[in-house]
Amino acid sequence: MPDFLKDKKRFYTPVEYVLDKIGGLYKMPILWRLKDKPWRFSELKKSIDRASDRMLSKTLKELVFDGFVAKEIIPEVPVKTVYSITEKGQRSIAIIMALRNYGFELMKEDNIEHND
Amino acid sequence: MPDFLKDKKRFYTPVEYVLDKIGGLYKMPILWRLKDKPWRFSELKKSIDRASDRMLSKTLKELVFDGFVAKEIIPEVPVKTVYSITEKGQRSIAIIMALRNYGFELMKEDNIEHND
DNA sequence: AGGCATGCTTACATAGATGTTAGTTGCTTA
DNA sequence: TAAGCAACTAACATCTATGTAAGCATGCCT
Repeated sequence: MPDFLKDKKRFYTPVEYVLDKIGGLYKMPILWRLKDKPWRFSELKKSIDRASDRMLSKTLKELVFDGFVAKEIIPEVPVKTVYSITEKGQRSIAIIMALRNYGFELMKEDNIEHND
Repeated sequence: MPDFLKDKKRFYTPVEYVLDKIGGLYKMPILWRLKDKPWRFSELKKSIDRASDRMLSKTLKELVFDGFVAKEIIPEVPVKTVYSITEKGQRSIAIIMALRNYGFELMKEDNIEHND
């Protein structure tokens, strides 16, 4: 597997490419929430409250740019925005679920408590 | 999903936990190579030559510490070391393969050339 | 004695991801 | 008039992963 370029970034493996698109601290948590229904910015913020406004906004912008999420602005007062998952985004859910399940498996081996 | 601690690190999701264990630039490339047969340090270095000695050594040490890889020292002259995958490591291969396949899928959608 | 090979380790440097704090716009409500 | 909400955005700070360059231990070979 040789390397390749995309948007001026160099990648060496397909896994690197995936994690460029849906890696980082917040992308998968966001996609996971959007898989069932659209969410507003402030709802996401409340649910993933460890993320700052800045990071949430930046992350959503990247997900929209890469086609995993769609953004709709509702001109009510005050203005609301609604984020929903796209078909491309839906196709990422399987791998997120697999990572999540494998994570629980590892946590169990390591005797980590969790409430789900 | 509340947060949890392990080895003084804080995690918020099972996916974060997985990527702490097998994420980063070299862990999956190493596990992928070890899945079929043991490799020596210098062989891994030659194959993943974008990794510096320092990173390769550091990464292998973490994989051994976390139980994904076993290290054997062969007292020949000069000393050789052989790294092999453990049963725990083998169980990580399925998710690596899934990530890899999804990566190829995304690359195809984005018209990225690759020779495999 | 000096050099070479293997498998490292140490010290220092850099870049990118994320955090913190504050500000903005347009309208509403007290 | 002041304050508040929603959804950001900008400036600056920090932290962590990774990179670079050099050194080190052992024992052989010339």
